[in-house]
Formats: sequence, structure tokens, C-alpha cells
Amino acid sequence: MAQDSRATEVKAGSIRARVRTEMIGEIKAVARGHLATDGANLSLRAVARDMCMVSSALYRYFPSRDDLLTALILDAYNALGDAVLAADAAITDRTRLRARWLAAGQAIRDWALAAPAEYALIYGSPVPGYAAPGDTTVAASRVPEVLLGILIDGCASGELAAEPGVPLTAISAARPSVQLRSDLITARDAIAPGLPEYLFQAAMTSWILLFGIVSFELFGQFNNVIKARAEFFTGQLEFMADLMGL
Amino acid sequence: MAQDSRATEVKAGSIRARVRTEMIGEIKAVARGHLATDGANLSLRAVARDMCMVSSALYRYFPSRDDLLTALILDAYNALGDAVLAADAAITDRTRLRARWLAAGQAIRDWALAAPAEYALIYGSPVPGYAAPGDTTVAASRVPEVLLGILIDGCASGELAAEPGVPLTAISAARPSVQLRSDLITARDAIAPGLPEYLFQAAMTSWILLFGIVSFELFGQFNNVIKARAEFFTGQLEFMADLMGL
DNA sequence: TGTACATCAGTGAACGCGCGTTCACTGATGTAC
DNA sequence: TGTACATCAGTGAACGCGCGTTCACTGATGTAC
Repeated sequence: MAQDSRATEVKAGSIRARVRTEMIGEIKAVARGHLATDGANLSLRAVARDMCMVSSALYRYFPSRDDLLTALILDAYNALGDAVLAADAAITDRTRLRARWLAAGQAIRDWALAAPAEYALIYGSPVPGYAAPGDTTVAASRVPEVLLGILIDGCASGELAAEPGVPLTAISAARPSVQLRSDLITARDAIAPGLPEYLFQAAMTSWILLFGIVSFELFGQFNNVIKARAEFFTGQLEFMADLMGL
Repeated sequence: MAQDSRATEVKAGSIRARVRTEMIGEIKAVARGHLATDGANLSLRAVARDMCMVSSALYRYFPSRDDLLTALILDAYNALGDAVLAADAAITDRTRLRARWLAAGQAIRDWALAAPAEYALIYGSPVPGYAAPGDTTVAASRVPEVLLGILIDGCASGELAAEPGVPLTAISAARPSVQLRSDLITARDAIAPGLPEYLFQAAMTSWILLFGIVSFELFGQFNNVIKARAEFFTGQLEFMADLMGL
């Protein structure tokens, strides 16, 4: 009784399993190519055509179009996470906090410019009719982890103070409600336990500003306004570094 | 010889012209409703169905689907611009710069939450296969105009200094390249002539951060992180006000 | 080592649906004399 | 004020294309004895 359940499991390590993994990778690669032109309304049939296959064959690898999209989203988060992690790790002198921040920030923009469609997939408007799975959170938090890691190292070495200095009072002066304070502390404890609150808030602001710039650049808000985008971005990165006291 | 050119011009002021205007408005309203579910891949046929019309009838009003999209984009920019302008204008004491900034900022978030699909249309990822017309720039710059207007008033009244104070040195300390400096000065002269450079840069940073927060909130980056989003936004608005010295 | 059987990848046809746009047309509404 | 004509909104059919997904099937590749 051969049950015809597509997208089956294959015994790990076998030759078939290796071929299968390669096929999955190729499908995703072709699909990524289509993201650039079609955006999020990705067509399974178009992907199959490009691979000289019949569209139904793809169901051996992905149970549905949405699952393929989900895989692409996870891959995008991880690719960005890898890029940022590598950029930070490339600064061998771990005490050069500012250099690490600048490198990580640049990596984000570089990756986004190199893969704008994938960036749009994860940081752009949600795909209509597609319900994002809940388990993207882990992959999505890899970038914040790297950024906060810089601050944690700074605190551990004593380079960053436990109390805010002059230019940082601005953020910490706000008196958040109980709910908001609880949100922020929960988030901090989950990802950067022990980090001073003012630093976490400064990092949060920087995180949002950083992606705000990249999104504005990629989504066209800088058209007819800023030509020297790389320099503008770098300047803002420096500002954020000042903000966090790096 | 009845030339059958759809989307014709009607003599202004006539009854037909009024009905026509109403129809255009209704089509756009229905289309806006569809934006919420279908996102940017808006279906002409679906709109026609909702209006109990045949799809080809829409071509009397819009020469193509892309033209309808363009109209929706322009409307969205203008609706947001109106909301922000009104919020600022509601502060009758024009010298209360900080109150004006907070009101304008809140208006942006409020509008975005009330019309998330329209917000995504103008600040989200670009629509695949749709080439945005160049003449959105005017409508798009209405929000920056209001925000910068607050700073201009502050300079005119002498409340805002021509030179940066302590917490603002961070931004102005960056030494931009010739190209970037030229970009910024050109942009400033076009929209806020005479504004001190440091203020323009602070406003630019605030502008990006503000929309960065709203986009993160709407596009799901705050899921499982921040629950008290209104308070978080307000806190960031206060920070930006500090940044600009309001 | 050889053979029988199970597993799996890929095929091709079909289902049922969607879409934008064109075009000749019918009536109703407005306009000019 | 009444009539002839032009303008315009909306129809319905068609063109030519797209899509996701299911299903019975053919062969090839692996596995167990």
C-alpha cells in the first residue's frame, strides 16, 4: 500500500537524502530569484518552469506554496543574521565596541542592498493572504542579539557605565507606564539579561532607526532627496553609536 | 464617428461630471477596502463585482489598473498629510512647539493604525510590477513639511537656537562628504529654507525614526516583544522632541 | 552477489478558479438648433 | 418648447493568459533477504 503523501521524509545520510537536500536548495534559490520580480506573490509554477519540471513535482519538496514562502523567510532572517554575526566577529579586538557596531550596521545595509527582495520579504509589508508562522521569532532575533552583544561586552569590560551619561538622559528621562516597563524588562531579560535599562532603550531606538533608514532607502522614500545614501547611512550609524555611548 | 476612448473627459460642472466624480470616489473607496485583504495586488474585477458592475465598466473611469493604484497612492499621501496638518493646526498656541510635534507624530501613528493597508501602500515594500509615478513627491513631502514647519516657527520666534546645544552635537559632529552635504542642503532649501543644518539633520533622523517605529509596529516586528505600543511610541516621540530641542 | 519488493521523484492531465484588457453594442442622458 | 444628434455609462462576450493543488501513473533508485 503505497501511500502517496508528498513531501516525504527520507532516511538521513542516504544518497537520496543528499540529492533531495540539493533539490530543496535549488528550488529555494530559483524562488529567491523570482522574489525580485514578483515580490511576495511568488508563483510555484514559474519556479517549476525555471527548473524544467512540472509544477506538481514541487509538491515532493514543499507541501504548499506557503511552506516554500516560510522557508524563504526563515532563510532570509538567517542569512541576514549570519552576515551581521560575521561582520561583528571580523573585528578581532573585541573591545573596539564602536567599530563592531559600525561593522554590524554596515552589514545590515549591505545585505539589504544585495538582496532587496528578501529584505522586503521580512521587513516590508506583510504578504497578503499569507499567515506568517510564529516560529520566525528565533531567527528574527538574531540581529538584535548581535547588536546587544556589543553592549553586553561593553558592560562586562566596564567601558559602558551602568548609569546614563549626559546625552543619554533624554531616553531614560521618559517615565514609561507599568506595562511598557514590564515589556521592556521582559524583552531585555530574554535577550540581554543584566543590561542597564537605559542602554537597552538606546539600543532599541538605534535598532529601529537603523532599519528605518534601510527601509526608507529601499522602499523609495529617499528618491529625489538623498543621493549619497551610503554616507548618510554611515553618519546615522555614528549618531547611534554616540547615542549608546560606544 | 464616435471615438471609443474610455476614461473620457466630461464638461466640468455638469450633472454628469458630478455623478462621475462620485463614481470615481466610490470606486476608490471600494478599492481601498480590497487593499486590506489583497494588499497591493488589487483586482479590478473584484472591485467591479463589489459595485455590481461589469469589470470593463471600470475602464470608463480609470484607463488601467495601475492608474487606479496610482490614484490610491496619491490619496493615501494626501489623507496622511491632511491628518498631520490638522493635528498640528489644532494646537492653537503656535509657540508650543513640543506639543505640536507630539500631536503631529501621534496623528501619523493614528492614521497608520486606522488605515494599515494604505500605510503599507505608501511606506511598505514597493508593489511588484508597478512603476510608481514620479509625481508622488509633492504629496509625499507634505508630512515632512508639517514637521519642519514646527522647527521653522521655532527658529523664527527665537526659541530654537541657530547653533546646536549639548545633546545635539552628536549629529552635527559627523562630517558629511561634499555630496551628502550638498544633498542635505538642497533638500533643506527646497522644503525648509533657512533652517539651521543641525536642526534639519535632527529632523531627518526623527522623521526616519518615527516612520521606522510605525512600520515595525504594523509590519509585525514588535510581535512578542512590545505590548504597550502606544506608550512606547509616545516615549520615542518625546525622545525625538528632546533631540530637536523642542 | 543476485533478486524481489518497497520507496520515491517526476509526469501529465485535469479541476476550478482567477486576472487585465479589448471591442462592438445598447440605452440613457445631455446639448444645440 | 420640441426635436435631432452627440456624448457617455455600462453590458456581455471574448481573448489569452495565469494560478495552486490533486491524482493516478511510470520508472528509476534504494533495500532486505
